[in-house]
Amino acid sequence: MRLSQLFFASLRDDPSEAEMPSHRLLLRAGYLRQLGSGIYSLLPLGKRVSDRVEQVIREEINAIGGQELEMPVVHPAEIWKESGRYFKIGPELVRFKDRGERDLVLAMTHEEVVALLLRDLVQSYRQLPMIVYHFQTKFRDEPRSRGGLIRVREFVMKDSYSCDLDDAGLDVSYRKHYAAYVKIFERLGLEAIAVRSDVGIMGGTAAHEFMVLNEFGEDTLVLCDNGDFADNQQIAEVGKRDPEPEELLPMEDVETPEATTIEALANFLGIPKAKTAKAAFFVTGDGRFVVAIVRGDYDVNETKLVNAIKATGGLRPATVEEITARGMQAGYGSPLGARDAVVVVDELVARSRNLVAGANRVGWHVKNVNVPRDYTPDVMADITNARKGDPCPNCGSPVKLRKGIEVGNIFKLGTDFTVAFGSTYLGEDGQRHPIVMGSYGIGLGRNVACIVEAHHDEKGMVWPEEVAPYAAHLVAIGGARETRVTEVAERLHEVAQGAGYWRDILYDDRDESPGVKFTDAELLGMPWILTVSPRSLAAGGVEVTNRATGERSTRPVGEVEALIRGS
RNA sequence: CGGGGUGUGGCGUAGCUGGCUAACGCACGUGCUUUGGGAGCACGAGAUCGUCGGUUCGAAUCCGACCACCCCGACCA
Repeated sequence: MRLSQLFFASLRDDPSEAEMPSHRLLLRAGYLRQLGSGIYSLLPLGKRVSDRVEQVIREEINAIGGQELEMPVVHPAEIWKESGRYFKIGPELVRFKDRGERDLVLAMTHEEVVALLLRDLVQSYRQLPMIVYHFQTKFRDEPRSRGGLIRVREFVMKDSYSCDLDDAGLDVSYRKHYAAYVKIFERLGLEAIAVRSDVGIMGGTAAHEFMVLNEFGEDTLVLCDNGDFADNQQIAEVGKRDPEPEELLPMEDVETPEATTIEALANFLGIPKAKTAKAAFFVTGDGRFVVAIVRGDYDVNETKLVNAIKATGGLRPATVEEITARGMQAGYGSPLGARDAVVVVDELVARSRNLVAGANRVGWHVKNVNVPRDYTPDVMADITNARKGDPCPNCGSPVKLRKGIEVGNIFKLGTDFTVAFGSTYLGEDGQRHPIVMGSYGIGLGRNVACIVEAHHDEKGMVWPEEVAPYAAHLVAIGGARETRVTEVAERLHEVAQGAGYWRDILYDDRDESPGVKFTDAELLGMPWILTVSPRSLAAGGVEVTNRATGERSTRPVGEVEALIRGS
C-alpha cells in the first residue's frame, strides 16, 4: 500500500480531547476519527487492525466448534418484551418506530434472537451441544462514553452463545470459552486476567470478566498476590477482621454540630471511623425505600446491596424529601425511629459493639447503638466494598486493589431466555427440556485500544505482528538522487503485493523529508521498518529495524524479499 | 442526571475587560531549492468565529436560550 494513496492523515499535535495513550495515538496516526460522542469511524489502518483482531477471535472460536452466523442489528421490540428486558433495561436500550408505527430496538446483544432461532431449529437432543457466534454492531446508549474506543456507544462485538442439554454441558462450553479466551488474549498481546464478576441483568449463575490492568480502567479488581483470589470488586467477598469484644453500653445522645460526614463525626468525637455506623439511602426500581448500614470505615457496595434485597430495576439514591418522610435525617441518619424502610445491615455492623449512629435530628448522634438491641435489620448481608489490605478469603494474606478494563466476558446464562421463548428440545427421556445457554462477548474496538495501551512508546504505537495492519513499513529516502533507491523500493512493494493481504507492506512513497517519514513510521507502529536509501544500498541492501526493540541491521535485498513473503 | 470546562480553517491555539480587512504554528496547493530524523524561499487557497435570538451606530468579543464535545461523579449486558 502506497502511503501517498492511503486514506489517512497523521497529526503533529495531540488532539485536545484525547487523554488515554491509545486514544491519542490512534487519532494522531490516522487510525480513527470521531463522529459523535462514543461513535467512531475506523479509517483503513484501524479497520485492518480490527479485522486482524476479528480473525484471531474467529480462529479460536472456530477451534472450539463455534459456527459463525450473522444476526440483525435492528430487532422488533416484541422479542425484547417477550424476554422481559424491554422493561428492565433503561434508556440504554434505544427504541424507535418504523413507518408502520411498529416498535423497534437497536440490539445491545443477541440472546433473544439466538433463543428464537433455537426454538425454530432445534428439536432433538441429538442437535446439541452447539456454539454459534457472530461479529456484529451493538448500540448501547451509555450515559457517558469515554477514553476513545474504551467506552463507546456503538461498537462491534464478537458474541457467542453456547447451547447445551444441561448444566453439565454448559460447564463444558463455559470452560471451552474460558480456554479459548486465554488463547485469544495471548495472541493479541494482552495480559488478561480472569476475575469472577456479577451476572447483572444477564441473569444466570456465574460469570467471569477478562481484565487488563490499566490506570484508566473503570472496574476495580480485588486480587490476592498468591494468585488464589481474583474478583471484581462488585462481588468480591473478603474477610473482615473481628472487632474487639466490648460490653454493651446504654444508648446516649451526643451533640455533634456540623458532623454530617463520617469523617467529620469521627474527628469531632475523636474516635476511629470503625466506631461509627454509616447510613446510605436508596430507592429500588420496584419502589422500595432502603436504608443500608455499614461501618464508617467501609463503603456500601451497591451491587451486593441490589443482590441482597433482589432489587429489580436497580437502585437510585433517595432524595432528601424521601428520607425525611420516613422519619430520618440526611447527614444524621440511622434506622433509629425509621418507618416504611427496608433496613439492610452489613454483617460486620451486627458484630460491632457500641457504634455511634445518627439520631435522625440535625446536630445529634447517638452513642452505643447496637444491633439487634436498638433496631431490627430486615436483611443482614455483606454489603461493603472490599478494601485494600483486607484478608484474602482463601489464604488470609492482604488483598490489593487494581483498576482494570474489561476486554471480554463469559456468562452462564442458564435457561431464562430459552424458557421465555419456549426453546426446548426433546430429550432421550422423551420429555421437553429448555436449552441451557451461555453468552460470551469480546468487543473489537476496545481490544484494539487495549493492545495500543499495552504496546506503545513515546514515539508511537508498536504493533505485535499478529495484529499489525501491515507487515512492515518501507521508507524510501533519496530516490530523487539515486534511481536505484526507487527501483528497489518499488520492487519490494511489488513483492508484497504478491505475498498476500496480510503480508502487504506500507510503502512511504511520499515526497517528504526523511524526518517526516521516520517519525510517521514510528508513530504508525508497524513491527518492521525497512529503509532503502543510497546509504543502505552502499552498505549492502536494506536497513531492517525492529520497531519494538530498535535493533537494526542491513540485509541484502533478496533476504528482505523473503522476509516480506513470510518465508 | 449533578459538577466543571471547551466550541475561532483539517489539527493545535491567539484574539474575548466592545472598534482596523479575524491572527499564529502545523497541515494543504503551485514553483524553485533541499533530502538519514518533523527543510528553506516565494506565491496561494481555505473560517456563515457551534446555532438562534437580544443589546448596540458597530458583536468572535456583552446578555439569554439551545446544541455539541471533553473531564469528574452517578450510571455501565
